[in-house]
Amino acid sequence: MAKKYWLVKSEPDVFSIDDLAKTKNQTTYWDGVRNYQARNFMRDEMKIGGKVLFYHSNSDPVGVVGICEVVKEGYPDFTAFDPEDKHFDPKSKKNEPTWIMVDIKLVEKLKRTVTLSEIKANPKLQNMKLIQRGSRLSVMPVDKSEFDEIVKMSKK
DNA sequence: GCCAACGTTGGC
DNA sequence: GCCAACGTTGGC
Repeated sequence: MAKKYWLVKSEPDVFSIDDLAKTKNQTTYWDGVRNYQARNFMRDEMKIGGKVLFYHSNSDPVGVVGICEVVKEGYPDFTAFDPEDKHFDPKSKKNEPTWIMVDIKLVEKLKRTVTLSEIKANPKLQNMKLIQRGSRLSVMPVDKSEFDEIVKMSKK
């Protein structure tokens, strides 16, 4: 069954929520994911209309900064075919692409960042993959209750 | 910049 | 198939 709520990580030095806001149609392709688990989520389960928490990693502060929506379902990540691209992967063939991406569109920037430390401190959010030991997934499913809780926290 | 945790690679 | 070495992620 397709899941409806997600969290994606981005390093704001590379691509931030403000960069997304400035992008045409506030829509971007989510390229460069080179992890099979994350790839499988995008390929199999991220459906149009799915809601996505946009998370800033390697930043100050670290945390959830916005809400997006899936507007295009899994298709080949063409950056894997380009030898000049940072995410080039010679193993990925055009007729049999290894890597997949989706398009996401900005819905809203949160009024404030919901920080990682707040998430860790919230008893309702203890099951999030995000805070599980050593979790390095850059695309992960989130429960509706967790999604709603984070949005609620951003309004306080 | 450090380093723990993780995924991938490659020798055997 | 095992596992050491290596590269990457990402919080601090």
